[in-house]
Amino acid sequence: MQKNNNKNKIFIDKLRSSGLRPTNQRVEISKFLFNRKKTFHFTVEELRNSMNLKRSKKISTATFYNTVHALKSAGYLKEFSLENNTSYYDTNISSHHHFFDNGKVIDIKSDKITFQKLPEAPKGKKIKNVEVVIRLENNN
Amino acid sequence: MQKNNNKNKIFIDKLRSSGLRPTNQRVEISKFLFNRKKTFHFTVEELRNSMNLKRSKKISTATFYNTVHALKSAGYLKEFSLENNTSYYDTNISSHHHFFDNGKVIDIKSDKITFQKLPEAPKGKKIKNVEVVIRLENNN
DNA sequence: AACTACTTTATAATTATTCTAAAGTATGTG
DNA sequence: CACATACTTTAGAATAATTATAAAGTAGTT
Ligand SMILES: [Mn+2]
Ligand SMILES: [Mn+2]
Ligand SMILES: [Zn+2]
Ligand SMILES: [Zn+2]
Repeated sequence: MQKNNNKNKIFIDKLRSSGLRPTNQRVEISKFLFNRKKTFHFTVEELRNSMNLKRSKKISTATFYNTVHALKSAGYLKEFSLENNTSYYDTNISSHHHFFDNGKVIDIKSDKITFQKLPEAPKGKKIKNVEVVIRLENNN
Repeated sequence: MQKNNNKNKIFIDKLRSSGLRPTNQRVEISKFLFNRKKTFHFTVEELRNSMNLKRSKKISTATFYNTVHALKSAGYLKEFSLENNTSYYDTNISSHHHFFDNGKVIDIKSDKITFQKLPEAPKGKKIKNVEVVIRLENNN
């Protein structure tokens, strides 16, 4: 694969540091995920459908799952849950909060929420992180 | 079903007010869910396995799903999500928060967490509820 | 160019959940 | 109580998200 040059360097680097060889398929997935200004919240099936829609030669389901899992293990994606039974992934890996608005997910920067009172961790345990979900509904 | 008497009245009432006839199966599920002092967090499959384990005549999978869904619609159960792709249900229907400790779920009473700062809802929207998850890990 | 370990893919398997339609039962009415 | 009827239960099929398998292909190295 001597086709991917400097233009794709940062996507290739993400893959390499996730322990993945930068194959064509992986570079395209990495670009699709990370080559954007705003946070991307997605399921693997959504990712697969939207990428494969435009492609003549489809990338296989297993490759999508494998790549997303590897990027998550390497810390380039975070996993979270909505109410349905599907895993969601988040390209914003910083600690932050969310609005949930009828299936739509919107980031809330960490410093937009602060606590007056928080419980202590049970004995033998400590707090790993605190995540807030603010569920929205329409006015009126 | 003239076998279920006064002793089961409150479980039968929960079913009746959920629009469900108090059949044997439903009364037993209702008792199993609500006849306890502490909050119960469960998946439908866990519920089915633990109830059917002790029974010679098993209750069908569809009945577990139907009954849990009806109790949820009637407001006697709340649904929530963990990181795996399964729906969890909570017998604590009040607004409250959770510790997540390696798959174990522990209630946090609403008044144990208060906010200093919270973002406003986007325009046209209002806040339906705010739920906090505190993820735990072992000390050290 | 050849070697080898890693990767992709089609396909099968698994898990949680929902659907279907036939057989069974709760409840109101006579 | 006897019946009718609508509601329920159930086994089994269907669906959706995900994971496993193993054969064919490719990247990185020498
Ligand atoms: Mn999963
Ligand atoms: Mn599912
Ligand atoms: Zn996010
Ligand atoms: Zn709870």
